[in-house]
Amino acid sequence: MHRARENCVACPVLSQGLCGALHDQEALRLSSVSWHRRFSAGQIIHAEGEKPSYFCAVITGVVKLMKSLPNGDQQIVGLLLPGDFLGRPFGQNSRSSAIAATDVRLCWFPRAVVEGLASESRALERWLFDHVSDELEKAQDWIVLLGRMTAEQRIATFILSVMRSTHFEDAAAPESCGEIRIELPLSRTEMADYLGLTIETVSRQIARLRDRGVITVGGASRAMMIRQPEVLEATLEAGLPGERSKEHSPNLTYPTAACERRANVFTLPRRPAK
Amino acid sequence: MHRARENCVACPVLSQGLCGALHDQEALRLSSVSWHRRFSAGQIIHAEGEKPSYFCAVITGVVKLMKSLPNGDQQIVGLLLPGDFLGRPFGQNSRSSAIAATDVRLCWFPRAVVEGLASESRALERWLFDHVSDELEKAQDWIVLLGRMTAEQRIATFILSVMRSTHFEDAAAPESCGEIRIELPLSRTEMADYLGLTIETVSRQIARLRDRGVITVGGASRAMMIRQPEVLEATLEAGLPGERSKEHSPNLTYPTAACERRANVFTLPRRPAK
DNA sequence: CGATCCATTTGATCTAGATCAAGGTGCTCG
DNA sequence: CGAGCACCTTGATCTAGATCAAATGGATCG
Repeated sequence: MHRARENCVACPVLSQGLCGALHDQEALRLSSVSWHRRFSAGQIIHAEGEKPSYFCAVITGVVKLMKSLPNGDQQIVGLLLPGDFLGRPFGQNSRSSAIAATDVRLCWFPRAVVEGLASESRALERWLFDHVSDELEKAQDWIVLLGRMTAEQRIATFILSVMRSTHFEDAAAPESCGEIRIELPLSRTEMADYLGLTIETVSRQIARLRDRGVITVGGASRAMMIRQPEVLEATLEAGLPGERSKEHSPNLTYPTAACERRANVFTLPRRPAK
Repeated sequence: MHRARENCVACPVLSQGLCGALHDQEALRLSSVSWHRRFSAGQIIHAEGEKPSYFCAVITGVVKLMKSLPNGDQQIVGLLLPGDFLGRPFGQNSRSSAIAATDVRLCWFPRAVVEGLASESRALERWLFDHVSDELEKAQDWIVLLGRMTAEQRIATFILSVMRSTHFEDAAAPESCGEIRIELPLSRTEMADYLGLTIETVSRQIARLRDRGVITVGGASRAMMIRQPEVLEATLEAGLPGERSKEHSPNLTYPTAACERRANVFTLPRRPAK
């Protein structure tokens, strides 16, 4: 654990995000009170129901936000990637716990300083607002996934999201690139908790994709080669080769969601708040 | 359709919410450019993919936000109640369509004015931030519902939410009040689209509650008497009388979500932003 | 190198909820 | 007041995914 100041210069993540929204002097003020902390996979960053006295931003790794039910089931309600922000400014107790999904480096800020800065800096407040709005849209996409998608589509969505978040240059021209190697940031259990499935179903769906030659699973079960991303895409449209695709309800016509296909969990690095 | 100004004095909803966050002169400025509009149930307020040139606040009635999938399925990703705000300030095209679920009265503001005011008024920006943060938390609660709850629990959650939103004074002392009459704001089809179920399952679960004497369904199928709210509560814990309730995973102990039980869709009228 | 401890895979079976298919019920309108 | 219609209920059946129960494979460790 050490002062962040000297790291800030070399921190490409936050200059694009939170810190990029600040004027130089504000950024300096923030960096002078921030720390870097590491958590290893599985460690609890903070628990449900507590009001944290700090905020933090993810520098590397993935943090999962989860909620537990009375019966012991768990549901991951969000993933935080580098550049994302953890904690609700001006909020009360946190309604979910934050746990390191992989090894994680965080930039740690005292609550009071962030809230203070947010009240002074128009740009920071605006950045926070846009950030929460984005999170809300992602959550709504996830609601669609959980409410209406088959296990196969959920897995395809997840794999595509991971792919896009790590290889977005390739994702732009999906067909051009041959095979794409990805590393899943979640265990099978965590994928199940995220996708609203059981671990067995997750495993079987992945096996099915493997058997069809859509992906290759490396020895380490979290590594994966994507051989036919277009098949994954197609799954989202229809549910795999030769499926019914009912006529849209005729009475109400909305511009159909082409946007549904966009990456919705893992997003590209945030642009500076301009 | 008429100027809102003269209505503002008598508008209890917004003085608690959006408008309550403004100074008198700001509120005046906003009211001078706002209009009231009515939509009847089923009307499209705005469509997916469009960038609306206005924002609006719900005065009476319920608005549903929905997304359509390529196969024609639909999912309601949020409900807006009186006091809630529709539209994403500073955002791009809307990712979901907004449709009147019941007859609705809205207070309509030009986009530019709200964004302008938000950039000037600390309090308004803060109100908007808190509002989105609340929406995000509700969306996360919904993710848990869709990812991990049985049909029975989803229905119970929904009924309880409606009950709490309309009879929150009773909800405080749940046992004291005998029967509570509620009117569901959604049709069976809409409930299905909201709860991630089919219309038949919704109907059957309601029938089951009726047969058990937990509720009474009035002639108009949207009216309902709640006779044993505590049974609905119990359903959320365990899934009805004498059920397994697995031991929590022993290695990690989080403060278990007592908060899960709180109303999460329909919330109490928002307090003024202080 | 074998024993232990995981996470993952695979197999066999069960079931909640979807799907398919009729009926009701209440409303509007000619 | 009866036909048409939109919405809801009920019944019969089917199936995706859950549940239960073993393997299998990889790492770590003495």
